[in-house]
Amino acid sequence: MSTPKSHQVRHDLLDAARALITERGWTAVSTRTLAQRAGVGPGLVHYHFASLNALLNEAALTGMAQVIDQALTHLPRTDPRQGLDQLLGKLDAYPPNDPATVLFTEAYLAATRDADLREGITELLQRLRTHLTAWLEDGGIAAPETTAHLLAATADGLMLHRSLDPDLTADQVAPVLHRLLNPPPAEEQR
Amino acid sequence: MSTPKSHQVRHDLLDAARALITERGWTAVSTRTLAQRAGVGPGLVHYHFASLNALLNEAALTGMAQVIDQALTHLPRTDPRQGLDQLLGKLDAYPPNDPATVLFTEAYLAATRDADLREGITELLQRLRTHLTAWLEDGGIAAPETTAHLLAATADGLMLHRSLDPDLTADQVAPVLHRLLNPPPAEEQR
DNA sequence: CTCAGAATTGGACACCTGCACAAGGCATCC
DNA sequence: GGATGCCTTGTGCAGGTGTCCAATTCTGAG
Repeated sequence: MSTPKSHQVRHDLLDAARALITERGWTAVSTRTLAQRAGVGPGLVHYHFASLNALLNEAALTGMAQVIDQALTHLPRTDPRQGLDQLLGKLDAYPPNDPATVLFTEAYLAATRDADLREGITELLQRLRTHLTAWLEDGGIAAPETTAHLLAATADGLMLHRSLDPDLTADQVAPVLHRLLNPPPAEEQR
Repeated sequence: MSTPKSHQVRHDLLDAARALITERGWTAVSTRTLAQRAGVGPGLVHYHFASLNALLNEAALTGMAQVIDQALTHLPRTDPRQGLDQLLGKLDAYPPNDPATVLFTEAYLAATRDADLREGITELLQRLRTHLTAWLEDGGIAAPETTAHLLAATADGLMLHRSLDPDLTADQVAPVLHRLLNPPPAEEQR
């Protein structure tokens, strides 16, 4: 069994990893900078984790899960047409280079070259879509599953573009984004 | 002045850079692997370019510009409601880890930490949106500018999620994505 | 043919990397 | 007290990094 103290060090290392990933990028995180940031010796990284990569994967996955869970917490009780605005409101709350955004994108990209990470992220996204789908379905939105798919993708795309385009505000986007919840044209109606 | 031969080497280096960025990631491109891939000596990199970073930036920007130009070529003559399907068709034509997709995402992420690159990409995206806006406007789509914004972001988001979700097909997404072109709820009539 | 200047080479430099490991600190048990 | 573990440290290693540069080859104009 590990002591509370060692748990703390593990936690600090994961925290430092998340901070460094967003600040300098996934591949710029080294064992030494990581240990220094966490305030421990360089050797500790390979005592608590099998490898630097394993540490980074765990840091990213837990961090992403936390963001997703938080976004989903207040979701099920709202109507999609209002809840969408609520979600968009968070877009403005974050600075253009929101740490969570960068963490997600860094992880997506790292997953391109790491099967374990890819599996973890896929699982995470499926969970997110399951909740979104149920939420949309309760709100009477047509084709809820695909809409959830598209909504999740659009959210990530918006976050990505927002880093390069600070003018992109929620007020601007909201009315157009709402079209995604509208029923298809009359002739295609089911 | 530089000879045609030297132009060829420059071109080869930029080509090799784009290939390596998509294969191994932006930060994994080293002067030596780059030179080896291009079939030249390691010292040539810093003869033709001010730094490795400058080479990577130029490689990414020219590559992205080419992709954008190609996507825009056959755009202005089509109706948005049909052209959207045409654009989506390309989604299926590319493998899940499409090189162009990875190049874009890698560049977006690198731009987070490089002001020059960020400026270049911003300019590129503005040009893309200008064309998209005109295209949507000609098609009678409401709020064409914001719609273009959102469409560009959604495209990038879809590409990103597609790497993690090969089940995501154009056939599935198309009907829902079409909602983005529908009139806003205020003018809704059915 | 000559030869200046461009193009290219491969190695030197100082630095950083992930990981392994011997050595010691330290708390908790008998 | 002693001692048995976990925890932590700093260093060593082999290798990779960007950048620079003297030396060499190539090329094309006079």
